[in-house]
Amino acid sequence: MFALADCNNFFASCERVFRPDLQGKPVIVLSNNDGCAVARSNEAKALGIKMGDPLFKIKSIVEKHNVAVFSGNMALYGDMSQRVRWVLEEFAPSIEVYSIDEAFLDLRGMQNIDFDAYAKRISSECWRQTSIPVSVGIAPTKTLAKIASKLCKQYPKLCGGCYMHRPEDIDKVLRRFPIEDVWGIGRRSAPKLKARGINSAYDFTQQPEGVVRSMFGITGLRTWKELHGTPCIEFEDGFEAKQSICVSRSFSAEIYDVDELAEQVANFAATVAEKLRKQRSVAVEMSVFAFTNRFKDGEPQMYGNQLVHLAMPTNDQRTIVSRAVATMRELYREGYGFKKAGVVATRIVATENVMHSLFEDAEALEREHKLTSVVDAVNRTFGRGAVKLAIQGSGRVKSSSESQSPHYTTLWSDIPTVTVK
DNA sequence: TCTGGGGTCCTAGGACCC
DNA sequence: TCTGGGGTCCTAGGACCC
Repeated sequence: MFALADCNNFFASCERVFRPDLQGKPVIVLSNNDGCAVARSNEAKALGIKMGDPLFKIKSIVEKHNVAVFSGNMALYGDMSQRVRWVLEEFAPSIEVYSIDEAFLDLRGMQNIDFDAYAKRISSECWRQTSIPVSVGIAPTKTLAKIASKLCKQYPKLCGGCYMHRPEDIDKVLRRFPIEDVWGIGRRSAPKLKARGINSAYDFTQQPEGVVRSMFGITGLRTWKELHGTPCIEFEDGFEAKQSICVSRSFSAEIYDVDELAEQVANFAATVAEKLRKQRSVAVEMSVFAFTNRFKDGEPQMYGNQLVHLAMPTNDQRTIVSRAVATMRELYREGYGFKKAGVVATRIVATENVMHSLFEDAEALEREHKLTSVVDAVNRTFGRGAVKLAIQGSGRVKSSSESQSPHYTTLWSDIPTVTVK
């Protein structure tokens, strides 16, 4: 059996932990720049606020119903996520952290357990220790466990835990489960399925295997098998280094000035380098992009994207930042208002697997390594950005978040800046 | 006025190999 | 008329996830 533990309305629930006065009231959390609603409490959902709705379009609902609005506070959510994980680890030999608000538990090999009671216990223990409501579904495959956890949200009398395993029960649930809500069926496939009269997860399971394979490829077939109770999706515990690392933001206002754009890109690039070092990897290739505001009619539009090959695979921010900035200066066109930019490391290899070139200066590499280690150590101790390159400027992204909650659970130090050229 | 950010996997087609 | 047969690797784009 596999369990899926899914935090309900996670970001909104995190805000509520420290604002108990908001229990039972509509709460939403906004994306970067206070753009869209990316999390809603049940009460906010009931008011008709949809995932991804731009704030300006729901302003009247927010005012009329006194919806509590928060800017995103990722430091808080990341920390709360870790607390929930600590609780989950007590219940299984290994867990797979699937996202900031979801984790799978490997229950294979656990026998003579009342899994229904177990699911409910995991949920109540999360609530007791963290004040985050968590839905726990247990089933023979990950896809079915996902469905079981969704049932918990739909039926409060399940008390946050649902065990689904008997074929007749699974059948009954799948008949009423909309195909578009199945894990692995996305925006493109759902209409295709509905056009063929396939509306429920059950309808999908009744299609011949060959038809599923030819229409939806091997990923579609995997979903089909998982719904039939055959596990096809690997359980991935342990640490997996990322194969690509992207840091990008949209800006609160368009940037027209090349130096200002360069400063933003320098900061994205520095974060990419930092993330590479954290997972002990280097980048062989990266790309730099910037584009204008597509919602602004009448303004000149462009999308610039440039691939950069790094002569030597690296995670040194001096190299990554300077190449990224130089590339952005090439991409830049005067007269265009840039709304979003980013830096992506696209080809990543583990540091120990790097092929060293015959002509490399081993001593220089050693010095580079020593320097970055010291920079990382200082920043760990004194806070992110305590030491940075001068071109990064203030180190702040040009964004706005007006209603961020305090950093209740994490250290927050604002360090005075001294610039040394 | 105002519209998120960060990932993974699969597939088809082209380049290239002997 | 008719033009081998079997591979690998890379890339761009699509679909999916939260």
